[in-house]
Amino acid sequence: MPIQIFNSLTRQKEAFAPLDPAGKRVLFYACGPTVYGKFHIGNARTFVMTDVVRRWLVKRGHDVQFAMNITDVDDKIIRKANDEGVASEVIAARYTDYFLSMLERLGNMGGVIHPKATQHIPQMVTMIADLVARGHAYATPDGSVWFEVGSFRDYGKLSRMPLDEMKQGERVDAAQQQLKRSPLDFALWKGAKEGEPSWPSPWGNGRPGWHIECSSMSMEALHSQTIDIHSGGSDLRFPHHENEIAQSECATGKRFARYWMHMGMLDIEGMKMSKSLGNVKNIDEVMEFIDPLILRYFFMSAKYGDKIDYTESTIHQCQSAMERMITADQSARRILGTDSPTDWNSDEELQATWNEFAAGMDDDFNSPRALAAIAKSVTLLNTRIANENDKASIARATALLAELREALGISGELVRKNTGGLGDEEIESLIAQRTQAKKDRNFTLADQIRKDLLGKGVQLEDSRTGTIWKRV
RNA sequence: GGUACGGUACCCAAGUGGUUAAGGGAGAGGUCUGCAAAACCUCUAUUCAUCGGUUCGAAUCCGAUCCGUACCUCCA
Repeated sequence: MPIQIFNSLTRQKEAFAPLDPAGKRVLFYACGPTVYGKFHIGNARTFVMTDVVRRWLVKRGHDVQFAMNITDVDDKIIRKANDEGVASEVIAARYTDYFLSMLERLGNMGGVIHPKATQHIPQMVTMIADLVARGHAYATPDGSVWFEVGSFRDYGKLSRMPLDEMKQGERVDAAQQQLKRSPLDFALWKGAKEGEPSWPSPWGNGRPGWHIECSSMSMEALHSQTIDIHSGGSDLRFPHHENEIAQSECATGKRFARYWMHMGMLDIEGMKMSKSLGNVKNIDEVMEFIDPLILRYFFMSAKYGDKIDYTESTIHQCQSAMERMITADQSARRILGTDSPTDWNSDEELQATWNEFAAGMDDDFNSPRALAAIAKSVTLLNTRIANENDKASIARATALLAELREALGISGELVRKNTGGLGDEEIESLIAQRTQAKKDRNFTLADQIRKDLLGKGVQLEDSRTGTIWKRV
């Protein structure tokens, strides 16, 4: 049973079959950020869910060529640079670094091809020239080049916007509108203005429009005029992706992307995130007090295409679920000691859980179903710990849980801040005192030590194999 | 106005024509424990916004109504 993908272009689930005749290699392009400022939790959701998709394709044996562009020339970057009185490259470089470190903290896989717009200007110019030559684009006296939407019969096939209706909502920019043949036409090349970065072109100095870079760089980075999967936030469906399709398919005469995937938006406490509401949450501020693992769990708790609501209550729920998962793993590993988790394939109960997980992920990357399967594997593991003395059985269940978590990128432990200034040795020493007190049946002292430690953020648990502790 | 999407238990959330409507969180009871914690077991939707219709059979399909949301303009 192949992976099913909900294709935004056809609005239905389709069996995924890559272009590669061998069915192995997958060309995957995701729209990346414009690097002009910090990123918010909604951005993070899109990038994490994209990583979840990529991980599963890899897990299913595909050789995934994954590219995510970085838009490093743009109006917003220029404005920010002017505000700070620095070159726009300074701004772009700063937030590119910031972006890459954010992805790492969020637990995304590395090995991403990150093409930058400023490093692909010649390729874009070539594509624009092709479009002009083919009669799909025209230059205007200001040195700009526009894509003529009316020249592409299929325009609107992705967003399904009837062209007549769209003209009414078009933003009015008097100077630009006068130059264009139709209000819908969009910029491929923007004639240079004073104080802006620019590059030479057959139409004079200027810089690329926003959409052209994705068309050009996806083909360049993935070495193909047709790519398998193209993803991005659902707000990019129109006009960005619609325009990408138009210019790409007109330039090459070939189908641009075969499967379109769109990530749903994130609300805050039921409200759309917006500057005017003042509820934009920067991802680094959020990660100050919410562990990235919990965030990933939260993002995956709804299907990638659906809207998700960030609320304190939901985050707490995700934290509890994540802690249960981690506690089970820790308990198991204490019992196993130096023994390693082992292959679980021969274990029917575990095999069935894996099958549920895989069935969920194969079904359009249904992460909530996958998380349900993980919860099942946690219960199985805990049950074996509680009722069995069979290390081999526990080792197999531990291995499965680890594999499932890795498949979603939620391995590892929660990062705890050090509290109360207590070092590990100090804590261990107090625990030893308490253990002795318990032997002496001095429960008053034992309970006092436990209470003191809890006050300093260290929680004790007496397990079968001794007292364990964790920072809370 | 146009184009879409959604309304499933206290909360989050699967399920989209057919055995008892996944799973998590929270809550209740029980087991274990010196006590806690953790863990395990049991329980918590005769019902899927409302009203009609199609069907042997619908949360799932069709129609209407109510509510909520997004996109149409930079946006993950």
